[in-house]
Parts: sequence; C-alpha cells; structure tokens
Amino acid sequence: MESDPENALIAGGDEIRLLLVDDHAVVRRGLQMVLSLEPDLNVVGEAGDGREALARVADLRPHVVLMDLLMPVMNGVDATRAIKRDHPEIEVVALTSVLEDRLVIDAVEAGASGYLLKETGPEVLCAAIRAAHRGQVHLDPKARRRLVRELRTPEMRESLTARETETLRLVAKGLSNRDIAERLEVSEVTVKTHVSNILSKLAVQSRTQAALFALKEGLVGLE
Amino acid sequence: MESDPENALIAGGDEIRLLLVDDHAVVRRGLQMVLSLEPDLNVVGEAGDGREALARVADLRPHVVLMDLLMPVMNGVDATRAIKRDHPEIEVVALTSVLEDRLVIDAVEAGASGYLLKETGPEVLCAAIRAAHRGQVHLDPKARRRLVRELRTPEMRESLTARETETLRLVAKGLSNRDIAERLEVSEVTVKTHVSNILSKLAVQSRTQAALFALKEGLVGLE
DNA sequence: GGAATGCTCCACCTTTGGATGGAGGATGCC
DNA sequence: GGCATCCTCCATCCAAAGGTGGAGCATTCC
Repeated sequence: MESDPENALIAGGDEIRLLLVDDHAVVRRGLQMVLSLEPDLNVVGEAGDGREALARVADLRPHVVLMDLLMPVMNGVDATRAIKRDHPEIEVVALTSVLEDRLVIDAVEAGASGYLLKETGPEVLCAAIRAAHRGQVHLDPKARRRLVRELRTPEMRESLTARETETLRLVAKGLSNRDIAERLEVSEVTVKTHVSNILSKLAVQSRTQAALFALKEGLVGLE
Repeated sequence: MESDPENALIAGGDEIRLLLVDDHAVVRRGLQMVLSLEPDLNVVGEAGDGREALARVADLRPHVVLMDLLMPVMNGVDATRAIKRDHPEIEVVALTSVLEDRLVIDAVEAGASGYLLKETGPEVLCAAIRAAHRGQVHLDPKARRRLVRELRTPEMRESLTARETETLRLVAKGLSNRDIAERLEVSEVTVKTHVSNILSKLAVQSRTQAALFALKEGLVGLE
C-alpha cells in the first residue's frame, strides 16, 4: 500500500480535505469511521442538509464534498449546483442509497464528479474520492449504465418490433399481461416474452416505467 | 318454464330476432348452440365485423344484436353507435372476453343496453337478451362496478391522505416499492400498505393504472 | 375520557411480473 | 440454399406486487 507512488506523494502533506453532507448523523458517523482509516483522507467537517453544506464549504474549503442527494431543506443536487457555481475547484461526489435515473442524470448535470451507492465498499469509496480529487469522474457501474442509456438519443434505442409496440401500447393503458394476451389473442407467455424484450430494449425496470416511456414518446395518449 | 307468463306471451309469435356479431366463427357457432335451446330466441343472422353488422341490421331488422367489441375492420363500439343512430329501436348487447374500463364506458356511452363477459353462463346471457328486448339495461356485475366507479366524479373518490399522495407521486415516477421505501424512509411493508390503500381508493387494479391516474389528474408531470 | 383518523409496522398468503434459455415456424433477404 | 429476424410458445425459477387482517401509537375532535 505504501509502495503506491501516488499515495506516498499525497501523504507528504497533500492530504485530501473532505466535507460530509448527509441528513443522517449515523451515516456521517459511519463514513467518519471508514475514512479515518485512510491517512490521506481527512474529514474536516459535516453538514446535515444542503444549506448547511454551502456554509461549511465556504468556511472549510474542502477539496472534495461527499454529498447525499436526498435531504430536507436543500437537496443534494441543488447544493451540488450551488457549490460548483461558487467554487468550481471543489469536487462533489454524490452518495446515495437510491439508484434513480433522474437523480443520476441531475447529479451529473449539476456537476458531480462521482455517483456512489451507499452499499459500495470502503475501497471503492476511497478510490472514488481520490479520483475526484484528481479531477477524474468515477461513477458506480450501475449508475454509469443508467446514464449511458439515458444519453442515447431515442433513435439509438433498439427499436421495437411491430408486435412489441402493440404490446407496449396496451401496457401503457394499464392492462395486465393476461388482458393483453386476450386482446392480442396470443398466450400470456408470449406477452411476457414481449414485455420482457420491451423492458430490456427500453432499458427500464418495470412495466410502469415502460408505460411512462410510451407516454413520453407519444406512443399513446393519456386518454 | 312454460308456466312463466312472460315466456308464454312472447312464445305466441313474438319471438326475439337476434343478430350475432363476432369475428370468430367458433364463438358464433357456440352462441348459436346455446341460443337454439331457447324457443323464444331466434338467431336470424351473423356478421364477422362491424361493417358487415351494419348491412345485416338493415336487411334483417333484428330486435337485439349481440356485439363483440374487439373486431377488425370496424370495432363493436363504433358499430353500436352506428346501429343506435340509424335504428334506435334495436337493442345492442355488448359481449366481450375482456373487462376493460374504457371499453365498458365506451360501449354504454355508444348505446349498448348490456355488457356481458363471454365467460358468463347461458342463463345470464339469455336473461340479458330478454331484458334488453324489454328495454332494460343489464350489465355484468363486474362491468357495473367498473362503470359506477368511473361515473363517480373525481371529488367523490375517497381522498388520499398526505402520505398516500406522496407515495402515489413516486409510483407515478416509476419507482418500485423498495425505492419508495428508501425515499420516504419507511419500511417496504408500509409502502405496500399505502399502495394497497391507494389502489383500493382509486379503484384501479395495478400500480401502473394508479400511475396513469396520477398523470391524468396532474398529480405529477411527465418529466 | 372516548372515538376517529392517520401513520407505521407485521405475518401470511396468492397472484403477477419478469428473467432466462430454449424451440419451431414464417418470412424475407442475400 | 443459407441466414437473420420476428412471432409464437414453453418450462422453470425468483422477485415483486398486492390482499387480508391485524396491531400500536399519536393526533384531533367531541
């Protein structure tokens, strides 16, 4: 570990100053514990919401901010945006328990240099912090997949076949697989096959999300 | 049976002339079989789609039309509307295998005097035909429930509590119960309780339908 | 002090949804 | 002909969703 030239370099007085932002004291505690084991990572402060985070950032001038996204008062996305606006040199790593498409997109768009799930292990967490400090972007693999997906323009999405489109249309009307099967006069397994392919092609996780997609795309109207 | 004064009356030369409309020959066959056992019910013709039905109606002047709603060329709802426009005295009984809200509403609104599921037994079927002939409306109990529901104005729907509304909002964004639980910081069982109550209050059958409802009501936007 | 309502949680259970991997027939393209 | 794509169907399996009937606790309202 100490043979790592990079660690040796930054251990020489160039430690990383961290600010923890999370509305749960226990989470901050846990992070403290984990990070205290790393000589080069130095937690210089905490904040319980976005507004507090802004004040701390101005005071403490951390190198990297570990930012929870779902918080009262001011959410992490807005806080990230504000921090990057006022202090572009400070890196923000988003850290949340929920993997939600919009959240990933918004966070990255707001200027986050990383997106981690709270379930990720200490090694990954530390690696992401150091990467951020070097100006690199480190996304959780899951988050990256979501993001890449979203950035693909609609026409880049694998196109649905005629039958799949028909199926999606009925999904978006709220029908169950059984109903769709009767409607299309095929077996329910066939419908499940179609739905499964639809979900995979649209890169969504549930029929409800597929329905929302169909509405967004104007495939069906809202009545 | 022949002690029934009403049957005796119409058996005296006043039989009910029926037109069967369904795109499946086997279904028409089956109906033929069932109805041939009833002396007062006389099938005078068949049609395989809505357009054909219109022609047959003009020719054969049936008293009652048994109309499938899902057909190629011209669907049963449009056919019903056309029949009631040109021949208001002819009664139409909708007969379908799918119980779908919009279909029930559209059929009744188009002028159908009945709505039956194909799974209903012969007795109910015959009773519905005779009721229609007498000018009475006979809906399948399930269909009636759906209709009554729909006719309740939105303000008559049981109102959602604050927490339920919050939950519905997240359902309508495509989140799973687990995601919602994390988001609201409650257990997944609690979310399931809320969702269950939401479905029951809104009188819908799935979270996807609940999501569509929320969108219609403007509870959430489409991004 | 009740009574009612809302929020949270639980256990138990059934149904639905969804993933995976495979298969055959139909069609059309090279 | 061979190849690819699509549509259909199947079995199996696991996870998610949803129903039912409870329960404790806090609040408010009478």
